[in-house]
Amino acid sequence: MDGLATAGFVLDWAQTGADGYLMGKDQSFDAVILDLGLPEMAGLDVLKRWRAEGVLVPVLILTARGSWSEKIEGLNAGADDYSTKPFHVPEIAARLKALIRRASGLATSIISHGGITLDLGSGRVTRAGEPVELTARELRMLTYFMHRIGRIIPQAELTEHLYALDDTRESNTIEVYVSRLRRKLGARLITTVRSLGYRMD
Amino acid sequence: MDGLATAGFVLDWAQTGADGYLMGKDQSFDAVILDLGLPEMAGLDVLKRWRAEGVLVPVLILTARGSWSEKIEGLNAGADDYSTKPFHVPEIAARLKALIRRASGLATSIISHGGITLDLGSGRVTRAGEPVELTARELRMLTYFMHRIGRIIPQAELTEHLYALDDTRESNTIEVYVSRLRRKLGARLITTVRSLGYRMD
DNA sequence: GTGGTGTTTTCAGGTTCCTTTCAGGTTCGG
DNA sequence: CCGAACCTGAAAGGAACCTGAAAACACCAC
Repeated sequence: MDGLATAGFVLDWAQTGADGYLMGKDQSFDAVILDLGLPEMAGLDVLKRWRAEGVLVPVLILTARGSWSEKIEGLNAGADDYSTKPFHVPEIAARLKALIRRASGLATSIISHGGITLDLGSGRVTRAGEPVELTARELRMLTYFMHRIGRIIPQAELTEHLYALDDTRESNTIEVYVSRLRRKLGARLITTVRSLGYRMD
Repeated sequence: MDGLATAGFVLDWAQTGADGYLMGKDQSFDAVILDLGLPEMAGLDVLKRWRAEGVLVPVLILTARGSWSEKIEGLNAGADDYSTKPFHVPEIAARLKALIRRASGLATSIISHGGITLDLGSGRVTRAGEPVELTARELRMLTYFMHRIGRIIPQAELTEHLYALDDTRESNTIEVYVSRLRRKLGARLITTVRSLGYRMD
């Protein structure tokens, strides 16, 4: 899967069906790769529950080679695409790209937390219902935080995500942008964990 | 292919790429199955020309088994899905169903938004009831925007869809056309989201 | 071909506003 | 109470964007 990261995707990974179900339900991803045959809860059940609850995220399922019935059942359960194992990373990347592009017109992915809502598709942010203007970088940082609520995020990690990797930046840009987000979205949004990083909750 | 008719689909069939191209361009289908390796005009060229002209019909391509690069090229050219030959009819039917379901909601022949109406069939555009003359390229761009109201559209995406893919254009044509649309249709129609793209709302 | 018409692309100058840096202040842990 | 870590306002510099005008191109009628 490292290949996908190389292709510019940012990944989160759930090890069990139950975890995955909750992640997909609570957070907003651009797309989901669903491995049928997960422990604890069958992949298809995860998918069906999402669809029943109105979770519209594009789903690509991975199946064993040649199991037609599984694929068909998956597509009928609301999957948008599939690929067979063993898989071919560039192919998956291309299909994800197509899925995301096709979906972003229909399914507006909205993350909401603590009075802040973030609509990735339109790039709009509101605080307590009021629209807030953010620049591209601010938006990117906020998105990163919103995807990792409650986690401590080291400055280095933010730097890596906001700038090209290995850009060992001797500056305080991160601090500046945290400051901007606080001013625009409320001082209590982001907590400083001194010498470890920041946390949003 | 009889199996598809049995499954409730209504079919039209073009024998050559040139025929297929014209059919897809002039008529409105729910979906297209595109066999790569057609005579007269390569299937991928058909697809690219459609996409360059703003034809948004969902396309499923058929490729020979195992030709990864062909599939990937197809998906990047704007295909929505693929299947390998020899194909399995119930699978194709299921995937077509999924494609059509996903695409529907886009498929009206007149789009109207914010005082602008666009008749896809005739290519006529009005602003506040008054007809507006648009050139071919302006129309393509407007169509693309109208299909994606409220979404941020990166410049790169516009370039890809207004020109055949892989045409890495080092110019400001997109900016110029955005400017023209604004002059003809109102400056507030398209919002610039600096360093992310444009948005119509 | 030739000329005429309209469209597309390029170019250059101007404008906007985002990013980064810097400097001085504040907070916190030890 | 000292130093490191962090905060934040202001300002320079630059990237991204806009737009008018002209050149290049395509198309059509003759």
